[in-house]
Amino acid sequence: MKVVKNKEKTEDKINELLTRGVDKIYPSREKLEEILRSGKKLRLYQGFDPTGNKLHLGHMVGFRKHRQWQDLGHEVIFLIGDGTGQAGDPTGKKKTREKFFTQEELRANAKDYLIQASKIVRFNGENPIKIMYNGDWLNKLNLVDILYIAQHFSVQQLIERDMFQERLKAGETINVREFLYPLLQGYDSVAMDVDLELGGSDQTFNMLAGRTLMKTMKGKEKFVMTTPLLSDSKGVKIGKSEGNVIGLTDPAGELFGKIMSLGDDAIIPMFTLLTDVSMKEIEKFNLKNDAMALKKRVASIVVIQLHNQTSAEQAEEAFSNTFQKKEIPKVIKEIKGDIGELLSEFLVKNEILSSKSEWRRLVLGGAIHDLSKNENITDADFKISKDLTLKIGKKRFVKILAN
RNA sequence: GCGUCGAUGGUAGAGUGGUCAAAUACGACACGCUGUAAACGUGUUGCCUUCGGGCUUCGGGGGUUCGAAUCCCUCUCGACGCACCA
Repeated sequence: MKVVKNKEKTEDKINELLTRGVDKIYPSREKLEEILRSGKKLRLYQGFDPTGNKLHLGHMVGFRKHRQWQDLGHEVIFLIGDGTGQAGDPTGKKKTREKFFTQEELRANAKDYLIQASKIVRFNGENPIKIMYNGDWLNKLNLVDILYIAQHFSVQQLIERDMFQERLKAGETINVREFLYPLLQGYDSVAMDVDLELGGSDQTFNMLAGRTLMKTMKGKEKFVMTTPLLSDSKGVKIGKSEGNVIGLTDPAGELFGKIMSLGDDAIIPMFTLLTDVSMKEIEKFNLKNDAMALKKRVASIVVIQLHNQTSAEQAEEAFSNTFQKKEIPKVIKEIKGDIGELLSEFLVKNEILSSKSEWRRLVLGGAIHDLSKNENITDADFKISKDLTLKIGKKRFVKILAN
């Protein structure tokens, strides 16, 4: 994407910016559009609390939105929430957090975040994104400052939040620390004096708190733009904090595979949120007939963005050969093994499997396949006698070189 | 501060002296059917095993007992109630 100078195209871009992959705009889309049409450049930001070290496909939605703003010449701030991270965002948490993060942990994670984000947004070159840390101002607030911020909110306002209501009903705790979170996030807007805040729709409440503060403390109208959350029918699969997260740093092949294994209902959202394919074209998609092809296409586009054209092609080819044509993948991890060694021990030792129990389970379930002989290994005491190519489950392959 | 209750496997959540490696659900893994989709069906889901069994787990530490996830003491953490309105 390049900054388009042509006026008409800019108009389209503005339209796209305001509609595509946008959940809601507060106070209204019209107001924001009016300002953008006037040619005014805005200062905006999105915050990320570095409470894990892996960014996933869901974050990519926000990053792409950043990129759009960036390309239109606006000032974009990538805010690392090393201050808010200490409070613990209660968003989506049915229970109070057990663990709160320290400044050190947060700073360390933040480093990884930036590396990962740089795959999508520009931190260098033309109109680069600025990086800021909210710990820089939040940690300096003194009691009076905090009281002053708090004065602009009522308990009723804060407690109205759905998730707090749910917790109240369920008799779950609401930690005051979490309760204050929206205020801190809200103060970020004031500290940076932004015109707009960008974030996932789950962040609406927190972002609106910033709107309130901005109005009272600066007399300024802050816009809020929310992006939809990416998910498939199982809901949280894509952004899940544990398990099969689709990480932005996943290797091309893995990334491709993980996207392919998502539900069909994620295809259109992925095209909308993660690609530049025009909305007109997306509307014409025939999900029923082309689900497979479309999913491959979107997987490929995503891999190109996070890696490159070549690895995307390789990933797709490998996928198609391995899983559709059932061929043995060209590139298999090769490990040397001793003749006479128990295969179970060998696999555990090389961390292909986590325990011998797992091995026994897999053998029993018929999941260990000897590709050289094209038959399952059913003997748990199988010993290595010669070179061996194994398929474990659906996706794990190992080649053992006996010597 | 006082009082009451609670802390169980990846998660939720049973269990309240032996029949508990711990119900059930979800998740995960595997197999079948498929499009590495969904739905559905089946199996597995602490570790080791000569497949007899053994070993380590129920917040930490200590104790009672032939025997503890279960009882007692203590520590840590948490929830709730009371303490204000006289």
